[in-house]
Parts: sequence; structure tokens; C-alpha cells
Amino acid sequence: MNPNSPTLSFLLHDVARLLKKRFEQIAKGSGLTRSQWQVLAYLALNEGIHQSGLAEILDVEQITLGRIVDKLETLGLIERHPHPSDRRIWLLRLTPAARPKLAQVRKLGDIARGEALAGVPEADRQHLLQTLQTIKANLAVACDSPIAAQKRATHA
Amino acid sequence: MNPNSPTLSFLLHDVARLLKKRFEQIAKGSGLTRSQWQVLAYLALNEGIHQSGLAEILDVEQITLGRIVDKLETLGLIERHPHPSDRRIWLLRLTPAARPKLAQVRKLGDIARGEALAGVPEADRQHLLQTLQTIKANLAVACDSPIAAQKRATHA
DNA sequence: TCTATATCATAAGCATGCTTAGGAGTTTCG
DNA sequence: CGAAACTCCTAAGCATGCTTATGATATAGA
Repeated sequence: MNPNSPTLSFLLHDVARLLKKRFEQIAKGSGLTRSQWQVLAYLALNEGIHQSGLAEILDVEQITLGRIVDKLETLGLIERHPHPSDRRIWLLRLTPAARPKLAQVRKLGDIARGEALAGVPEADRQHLLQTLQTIKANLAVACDSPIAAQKRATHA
Repeated sequence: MNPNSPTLSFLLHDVARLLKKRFEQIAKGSGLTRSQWQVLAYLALNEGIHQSGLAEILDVEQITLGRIVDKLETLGLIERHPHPSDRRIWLLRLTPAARPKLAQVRKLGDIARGEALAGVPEADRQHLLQTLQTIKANLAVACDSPIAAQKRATHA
């Protein structure tokens, strides 16, 4: 019905994809991808966490995180330590090499974000952030729920 | 510097990913993924176009589109016709089966979008759409440009 | 003409996402 | 104690994205 309706999902997805593409063009020399950066950034805020916990924070599946951790481990940026009493668990820590790498990549991210947001006033950025947070919260709930009734579509 | 800065890229990406995940949970029975839906939808607006042209409209690489077209062709939703005078080119058309499928999937997309946007007022939705369009346009230009100087990051 | 360049499509290889499945280890409860 | 249920991690397979490279045509220019 709404002429804007069908395009929002496509638009959102396109923006995310292009932002990733641009970041990786810029950060190519760093050897880190956007996802690896995200894992590193969140781990820096939660050192010593185990994989399940970090996957929960990132809202991704364990296996998805596991593979990125594999990669970061071979890159020498993350270490897996055994849990003292639970042998199922790996505790994750940044290596010393990770901090400067993270700082470097953050700067490159700033560049990409600067390009993307050119001409978007500060107020709009705040607004965007807020709306996206609401949507993310909605989706986090929805993804753990059974499929909603058609009703949703009619009055949304 | 800005506390909101580093999270926007992550947030955007998370929202896109969760929206895709939720759509595919809902549309599982349809046999179409989000990307296949998008290709079908844009082809419906541009029947008879060739792959390069459609890839340009979608802002994706030719090879990316090519693989999705392969899939949609085996699903019986798209046909490739040879160009009358240029043997390099395939012209793309929807099959008769594609129209009803598209209508069905659009409804499922409405449901997912309804869930995602619950509690977001109409004005905010419009605003979101506008801001994202600006960002997408910025990124489309940026992705075709050489890496910008660091300056960008400082005054963005 | 005929050679250089450009365009269209595809191939190969990598990184993320997912779903589904399963192995190993813990915990709970009869 | 011992079996059932749960948790943590990993495996396998699929779908998209990308970069880089190649083969087949078409076109432009010397």
C-alpha cells in the first residue's frame, strides 16, 4: 500500500552492504574485515568472556562467531584459554598485538563512516541511531518468536 | 570522540542481518531468499534488461547477480533469452510463475517489516528512509572512488 | 583490415551469515 | 549413582557478497 514500504528492507540491506564494501576497500591493508573488527571491538569490552556469551552480545549464532574467532586466533589477535573448571568452555582474550590493531582499524572505520554520513546533520544521525536501535530490539525479539499472525502486517 | 560514532556501522549491519534472518524465517516455505526476492522485484520493473544493467541498478557486482539469476532460472522463475544481435548478452524475463510468487513473497515481507517497525511512528519511518537514501548515494559514489584522504575523518 | 580496447558473462577462492546435526562435558533429578 | 536434559563448541552444507582473473564478443582507431 504504502509506496515507501517495500523499499525499506532493500534499502537497509543495500546500505549495510555498501558500507561493508567501502570499509573493506579502505581497510584492505589492515588485514581485518568488518566482522573481525566488530568481534575484536566487543571482545575488548568483555575480555575473558566465553564464546557463547560473546555470541549472545553480538546477536549471532555460536558457529558464526566460532569461525571468526578461529580466524582471529590464527592472525594472532585473540587467545583461547581453557576454563579452570568447565572443560567445554574457551575463555577469550585479546593478545597484546590486538590493541594497536584495533586503534588503527577504528580510524579507518571513522573514514568510511565520514564518507557515508557526508551531508547528514548531527540531529539526523542521532535520530537514525535511535530508530535503528528500536528496530534492532524489535527484531531481536521477533527472531526468537514463532511466526507472527498475518494481523501484524495489516496494522503495521 | 563521539560516543555514538563507532556503533552506527555495527548497528546498521546488525539490523540488516536480523531483518534478513527474520524474513527468511517467515518466508521459508516460499523457497525464496531475501536476495532472490530483490532480484525478482527489480526485474519485474525492468523486464528484458540484461544482466549487467540489472547489476548496475542493484549496485552489485555482475558475478553476484549472475549466481542469483542461475538459481532463479533453475527455480523456473526467470528465463534467459539470447540477444538478437549481440551474442555476449542474455536478456532476462520473468516466467508466468514468477508473478504470483512475487505477490506472495511481498506479503511475507510486509509481515517482517511490520514486526521490525513496531512502535516506530510514520514520521520516523519517512525520516529513516530519507537518511538511508542519502547514505546510500554517498556510498555508491565513494565505492567507485579511490580511498579518500584522512582529512575526511577529521571534519566528518 | 587488424589490432587494441572495452564490455558481458562466468570461474575460482575467500569471508560471513544461516540451519541442522552432533560430540563432549555438566547438571539435575529420580 | 545413573540416565535425561541441557550447554558449549564444532562440522557440513547452502546462499550472498566481494576481489581477481579469463574467455568470448564487439567496437574503435590506426
